[in-house]
Amino acid sequence: MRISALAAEVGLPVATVKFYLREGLLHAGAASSATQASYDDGHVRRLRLVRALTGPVGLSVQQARAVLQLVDEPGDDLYSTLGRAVGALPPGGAEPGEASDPFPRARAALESLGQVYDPDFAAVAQLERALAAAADAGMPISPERLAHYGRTTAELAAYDLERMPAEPHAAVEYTVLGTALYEPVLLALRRLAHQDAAVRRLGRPG
Amino acid sequence: MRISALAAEVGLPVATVKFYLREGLLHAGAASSATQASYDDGHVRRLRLVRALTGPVGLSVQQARAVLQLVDEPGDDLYSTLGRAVGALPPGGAEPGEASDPFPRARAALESLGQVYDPDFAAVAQLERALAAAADAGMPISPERLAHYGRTTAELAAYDLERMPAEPHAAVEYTVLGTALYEPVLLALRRLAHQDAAVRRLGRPG
DNA sequence: TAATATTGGAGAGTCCCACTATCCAATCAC
DNA sequence: GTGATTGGATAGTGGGACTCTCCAATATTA
Repeated sequence: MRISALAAEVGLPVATVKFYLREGLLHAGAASSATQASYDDGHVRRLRLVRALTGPVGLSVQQARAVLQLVDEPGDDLYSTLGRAVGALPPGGAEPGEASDPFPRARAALESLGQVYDPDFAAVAQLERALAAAADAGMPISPERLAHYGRTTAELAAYDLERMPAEPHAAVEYTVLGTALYEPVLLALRRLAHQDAAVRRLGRPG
Repeated sequence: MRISALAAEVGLPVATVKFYLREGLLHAGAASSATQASYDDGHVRRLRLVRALTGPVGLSVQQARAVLQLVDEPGDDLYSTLGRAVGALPPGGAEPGEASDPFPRARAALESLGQVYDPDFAAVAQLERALAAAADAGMPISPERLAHYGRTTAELAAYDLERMPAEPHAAVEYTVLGTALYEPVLLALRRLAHQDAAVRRLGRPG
């Protein structure tokens, strides 16, 4: 399959495929001569994945590259690879400062939920930022609501973990792509559940 | 309070505050002369809200303006105002095409969950895109997983709805800001719950 | 009152990002 | 052999979010 066929298959301009090649999001095809390379189904799947990550998931090209690299070559320490991979996804929190307690809100929240508090994990910074943003905007999250959210998300996580593959490479792919691709589904479902509940409570319009 | 004090209070350059004024994200101060206006706590709060929306929540200036306008002046039809307001938030799905069944995956999903299917609601398009993206990327969501996510998000929505204020203006603010500000919290909590579950299953590193 | 600083307002400029277009010499395909 | 296509590199484009520069009209300060 030549580049024009590959581009047509995925529905992208050839120039864009070349761009992804240059940016390292797509591995080069098998070169058969100085001006010819052949691409296969792997390239098609990869391109679809790239489009999913840069489109609906909303990653920048840089972020997508970071995620894909970790999926392509996970380190030998599964725990830290998972942490880094998920940390490469947006929204991405700030770096931990020099303060003795860099993430006070997140720490308090996690302790009250009885969960691990590992300040190196990027999602802790995300949580801190999100909690601070809500409070700054005048809608702080009550401890009660936080507890409810924590219980519910723990249930979601337990479900996902039970289905995680045992083999490390597959586990990283499952975790990263599951996080990136399923989060939008969860958010859409929550919004629709709000609508459903609102209809039941407020009655149908018109 | 003059503009420089306002900017200092929120920690922004004066130029940026002027930019938000121009873009309609911040209402003008009370003009006391041709070159003087005074700003109050309302402006401080508003600016913090704008920063929360354009920062952690990730809205563009356009999106933030749309959201804030709906919060500022909700229509008389609460149901449609809520729908439009939440629809103004990202990721924002595509327009419904001319097809007889524009959102096949989303419709099937909602029907299997026993929820309302209203193709005018923007989150339906979001769900369609998210489901399509997952499938395109080679990780389609199984009906079983969808059912689980649906049950869990319904529980979240029920909790939120119970706490929605009765007065329309407050209800719109609660719903829109709750959606925009609490979604990042939920995502961070889910990622942390994954980590917590992973530690329990894989054991601590090192 | 005179000198200095600040303000509101508007326009232009900057920087980054995700593409997109143009070239070119080396093949291919007919 | 001749026109089309390719890989590869370089440059250009359009959008978004600021950021800078001016300016005349005040405020503030000396």
